[in-house]
Amino acid sequence: MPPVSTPSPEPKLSRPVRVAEAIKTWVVEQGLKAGDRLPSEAELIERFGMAKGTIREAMRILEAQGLVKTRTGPGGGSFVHEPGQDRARALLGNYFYFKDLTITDIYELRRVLEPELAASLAGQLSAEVLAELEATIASYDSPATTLEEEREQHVASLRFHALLAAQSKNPLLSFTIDFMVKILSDLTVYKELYAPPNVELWRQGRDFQRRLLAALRSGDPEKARSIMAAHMESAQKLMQGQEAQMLRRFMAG
Amino acid sequence: MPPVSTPSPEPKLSRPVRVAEAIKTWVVEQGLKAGDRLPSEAELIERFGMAKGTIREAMRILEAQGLVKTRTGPGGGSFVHEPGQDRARALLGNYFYFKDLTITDIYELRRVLEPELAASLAGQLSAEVLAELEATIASYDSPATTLEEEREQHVASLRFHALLAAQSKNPLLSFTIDFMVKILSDLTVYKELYAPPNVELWRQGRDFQRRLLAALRSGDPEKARSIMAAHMESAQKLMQGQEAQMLRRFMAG
DNA sequence: ATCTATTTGTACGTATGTATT
DNA sequence: AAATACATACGTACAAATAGA
Repeated sequence: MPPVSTPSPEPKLSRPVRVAEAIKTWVVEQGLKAGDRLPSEAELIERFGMAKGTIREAMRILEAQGLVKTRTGPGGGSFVHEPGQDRARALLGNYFYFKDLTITDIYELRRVLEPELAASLAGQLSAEVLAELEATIASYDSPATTLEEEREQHVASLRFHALLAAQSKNPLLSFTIDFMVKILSDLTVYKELYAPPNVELWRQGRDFQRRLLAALRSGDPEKARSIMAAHMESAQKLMQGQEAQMLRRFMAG
Repeated sequence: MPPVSTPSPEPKLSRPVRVAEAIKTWVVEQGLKAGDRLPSEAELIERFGMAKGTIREAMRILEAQGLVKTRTGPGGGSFVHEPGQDRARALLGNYFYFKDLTITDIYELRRVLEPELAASLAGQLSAEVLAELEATIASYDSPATTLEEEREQHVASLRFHALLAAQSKNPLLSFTIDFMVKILSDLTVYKELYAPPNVELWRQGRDFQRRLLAALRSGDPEKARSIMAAHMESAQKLMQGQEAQMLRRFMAG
């Protein structure tokens, strides 16, 4: 259980924050895993010697960080929870909401990370995933005629990259690429960030992804890497004009 | 002000969460910036028609996300707040606490991102920053004799990279590299992750950073890039044995 | 330096909601 | 259907912090 009373070493922080912090370190010390039960509200009230409201505020803090989940009813209570990619993405998104992240910035990273991802996945994908990738590509098999269609295709092609990212065994690489892709997706949807229909560009992008898929299937890392690099290069140029400031809203999560 | 009453479209979420969400979208709609004042507790209680505790829990949620800061006293209240890199890092760190991020994973990204950073900074650094980098290098000018010293030097050399990251105009690149460096730093300090003293390795690392600094000063992007690439290559090999699981605690922030 | 006004912070008691058995 | 076990929400009273007179 958490310490019965803190000798008030840091009177600067509010009690709920201190309680939340204490619970966090306690969870680590106890080696609790996701799904493990935390003491009940009543127990915490007693252990910390604080009022219900204070404890509840602490739980909200942990909940906001995605570290606990609370259920009502018998057998209910608070449980250790694993944040989940969407929650983490939203929390990080809050940070970039105040920065002026540009498309160029994102592509500076995508340009080097996506090829790395592609290379690492060559020959590693299951039949199911390959089929899903195939299906995604198929969804933009013919050129868009309307802006609306163009936009949907753009989002779908980003989904292709998100799917790839999800396959990486490197959680950091996986998260980072997914984060960038989801931001670009958001922008496409909410800020009408998409190129005017252009058959040539469409064909180019589609062919890149097809050739990439082939390289991934045949298990040729260097080929996958270079195709992806070229793909990013051209996508970067395509996005060059779109210098609009970003993240005009907080991300969902 | 926030909507007077929600038609309860999502009874799934608790009231505090709904209130927090409402305030977030309201902040965006109003175009409020960091430092701007939020309605007082009393006002929110009235506008939302909810109890004090409920509103306070909502504020805690926003505070945990780093989006508001609250002060007591006259002129006090809640204010829009810009999360700050440490907060964002800690929140993202929570996510990776549950993933099994390895040193190898981190270096897979560092290997491609650090050279990119180096290239982008060539010729861009102010005299002050260059001096600071110089001073950092100087702090490990002579080989370590004890493990303790070795550890301190390792942390200092990571600080060199954090300093560089902070200079990037690309907030995403800046954050990502800083995030990785701080994790490695944490590990060095808390998990005794550092190589045994080895004069040869020490000299190699020091020379890399010296040559890098020269290239940055002379404004040669490609040279900076290749030096950094080689530096990462060798650092990656150095870290190869250190396959320990990571993040045995939540990051401070 | 002291007081005073303002605004958040904490406490506590009660009532309601919700899910399990 | 009813009882049980838990979180959720409300309202009020008082404490603490801070700015200004």
